Amino acid sequence: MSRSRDRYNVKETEARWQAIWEDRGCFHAREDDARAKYYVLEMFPYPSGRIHMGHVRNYTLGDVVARYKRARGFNVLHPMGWDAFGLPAENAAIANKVHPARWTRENIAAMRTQLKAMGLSYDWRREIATCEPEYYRHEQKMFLDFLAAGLVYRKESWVNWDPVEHTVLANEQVIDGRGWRSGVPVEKRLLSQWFLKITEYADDLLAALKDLERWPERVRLMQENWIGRSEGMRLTFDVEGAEEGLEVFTTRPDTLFGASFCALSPNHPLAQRAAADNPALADFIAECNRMGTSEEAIETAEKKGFDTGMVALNPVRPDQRLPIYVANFVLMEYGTGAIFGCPAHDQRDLDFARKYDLPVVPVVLPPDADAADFAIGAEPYVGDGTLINSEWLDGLDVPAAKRAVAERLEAEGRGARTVSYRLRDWGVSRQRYWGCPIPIVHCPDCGAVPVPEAELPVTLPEDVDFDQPGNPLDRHPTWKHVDCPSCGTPARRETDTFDTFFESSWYFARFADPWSTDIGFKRAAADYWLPVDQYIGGIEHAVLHLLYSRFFTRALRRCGYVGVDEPFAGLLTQGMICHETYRDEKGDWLFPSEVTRLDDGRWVRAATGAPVTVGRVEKMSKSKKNVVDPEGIIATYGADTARLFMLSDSPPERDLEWTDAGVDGAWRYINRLWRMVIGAGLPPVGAPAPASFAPEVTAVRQVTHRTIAAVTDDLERFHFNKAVARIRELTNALGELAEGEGAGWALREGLETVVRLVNPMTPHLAEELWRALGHATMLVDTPWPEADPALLVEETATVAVQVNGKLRATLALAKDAPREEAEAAALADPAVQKFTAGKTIRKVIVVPNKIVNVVV
RNA sequence: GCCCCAGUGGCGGAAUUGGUAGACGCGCUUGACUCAAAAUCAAGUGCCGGAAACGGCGUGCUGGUUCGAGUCCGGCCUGGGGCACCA
Repeated sequence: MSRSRDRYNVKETEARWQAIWEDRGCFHAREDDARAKYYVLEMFPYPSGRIHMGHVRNYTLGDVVARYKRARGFNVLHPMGWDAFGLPAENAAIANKVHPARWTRENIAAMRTQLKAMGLSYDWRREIATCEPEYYRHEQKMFLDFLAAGLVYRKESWVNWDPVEHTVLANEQVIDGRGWRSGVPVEKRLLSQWFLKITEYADDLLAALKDLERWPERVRLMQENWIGRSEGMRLTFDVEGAEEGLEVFTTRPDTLFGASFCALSPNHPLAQRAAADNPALADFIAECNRMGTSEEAIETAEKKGFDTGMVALNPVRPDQRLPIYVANFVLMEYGTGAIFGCPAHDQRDLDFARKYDLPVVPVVLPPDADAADFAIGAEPYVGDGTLINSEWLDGLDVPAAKRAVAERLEAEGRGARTVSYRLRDWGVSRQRYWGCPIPIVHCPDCGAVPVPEAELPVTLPEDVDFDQPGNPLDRHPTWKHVDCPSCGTPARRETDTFDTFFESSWYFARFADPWSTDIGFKRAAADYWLPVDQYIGGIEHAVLHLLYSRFFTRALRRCGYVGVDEPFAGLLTQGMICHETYRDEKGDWLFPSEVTRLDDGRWVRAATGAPVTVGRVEKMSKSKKNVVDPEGIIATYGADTARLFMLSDSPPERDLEWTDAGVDGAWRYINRLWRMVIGAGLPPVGAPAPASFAPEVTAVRQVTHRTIAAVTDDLERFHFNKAVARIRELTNALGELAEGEGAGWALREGLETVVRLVNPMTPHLAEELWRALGHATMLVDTPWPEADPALLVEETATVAVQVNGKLRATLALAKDAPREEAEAAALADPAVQKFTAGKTIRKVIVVPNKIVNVVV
């Protein structure tokens, strides 16, 4: 026999089916009210130039869901696009003198080819790239709509400045005080920026989390922490000799009698005013603003304060005079930018009080402490207890004292209960070229004027240079010089561009209707397709993209674009792809492709034979070189092998270790199934079922139908690894099917079932085998198999028999056999009697169809 | 510091509600086929003892609840993740 006939020709087969799917438009989605819609979406990639294993896993997961739901009769939308604005394009422009647009488009073309080789069931007609004016023009319109709706404002504020990227970063993009991409410590700068009022939805974004039942608990928790709601009070302290009072925020109004100082943020207006005629204070404030916000900086920085000489009066005890400090640990962005300090019940306040020798008066007595000798040492007391040293609060517990203070001060007009959030408004201005221009003109007379709708889009100029650091739009000779749309006098175009998270905050809606030119998408299309039923991507976007999109959707709803609040009804967060790491004798990292394992288990460099140290399994990363290029795998083993491996070894949300052995296993299975189908002598398609089956054949048919039920359940729950295991079990059972009445018919039934069940995972192989089995139809049009209920019924149950909880025998009993029968059978079993002989049986527990436990 | 998640064979992982721990795969061992190798097929594979039958032990550690615990409860250990001058 020729080699081509006894071995599966992956390359030819996969290319052929991909062409057929494309030619027939198998995955084109159309709105259809007759069928239930299902929108499955994977987080779209940044076009870096090549796909990596994380992409392969992400898109495989999405494709399994899409193909499975399609077979279940849903009208499936499964699109793909490119998150195409961003800094790497500008870096490439600087390094290689290539225009960001060209670099990006070439990368997209290369990656599209790679994705198409994976056999993914996308509606490619809907492909979008966010860097094209056809896309970003619509978000300029949205921005202006948000502005009109009061959801956008411009403010001068202290922002995170990345000195390497020469741009502002949002809070969400600062990790451990460092820029999320550059990794260098961010600085504080005072700049005018555009903000989106995400805080207006803080409560709603928080409350709605509990209804996102198909989101991982972990992600909901992370968003909850990020929003950081805390209930407290705003209190006004009179300032001696001043008209205006000092407003502070506190969550512990119950400790007001323990106050011993007030502290202002260095950027608080009162501090700034005081600094105007106090050079020493001005120096102190400048020093505070130089301090980094990185973890180390905060850990090591001392609590420092500067006594302004001003005095605040305690609102519950106006005769108590509290010094007002400017303190380096008070944030202007949270609460009111001012606090009162109660050293006995807060760690920072205590540190500060010890340093500046301020009184430490306990006002909450722990439940088991004695009032006579209770004192605060190095640690404050932060728990519940009984109020002391607090006049009219004495004897109350903490919640009651909070209530009492709140009611009294509210009645006196000296305070109000409020809620504070950690969440800040979303600063969207970036001082970069490769982003969507913000459609605003700054006029010396009219201020910030929106670009009229008729003049949209504001497109990026092509003729820019990247020879100097900074924003090329700002340096461009002509682009920014325009006349004011309102009064016609010479004005300056806004040269900042949007944060790239702006584009990804609405792309899922554009996929519903990527063709409209006058509007981002038709309302009817969005109403039909949204929300996304299943969203799949990495956990790294738990707060960034996923929170922005939830806010953006609410903003779009307010402006009439959509009718939903939540963009993603279901979310699956996939784990990372990991690989062993390798180092040579010098300690330099080596690619997996550079090393090889000898028969004796030693690892060496393939080229030189030099010894190699194998390190721990870590997330694939370029810096550690523990990466495997998907293109090579797909070229050698085919897309189906890569897809099957991605699904078999680990549950999707867990990290997956890429191993050659695992790939081999998937490859072997694909070939084994191919040989089984090609080599099987089967009755023809549609042959009538025999009148009866031999018992062992019926047993195999039962496995077939139970597998249908189990795999269906597994896919519904995204237990893909279990689904693969069950399909393999069925394959094993079919391989052992001997001759017997009806065996041929049952084998066809079983093989057809395997092929249909495996279709979402390895679609090329499945289509090929479906045709080899004699079908003229295609699996993409074939409904999901259904289990025959008659074959799911069990006639016997295997019952475990325990003596004192230890397994001693198993019995095959009729299903639902009476308790007495099970008990009698168990006690009669010789293996059981060995352990009961000569002993008194005290108790017998019978769980029908499961277990009999004899207690002696 | 606060919050969350996870610890099961040599490895990845199974075990819907407490009811036969280790499905499926990888690896390994042995055998068949072959001049040989690869591929394929067959058998075995938690650990300890035993030729076997069989017995003992076993889900990070420890204590508890229960006829029965990987699963529930308390205390610890280890690993991972998130947040962190948030008043």
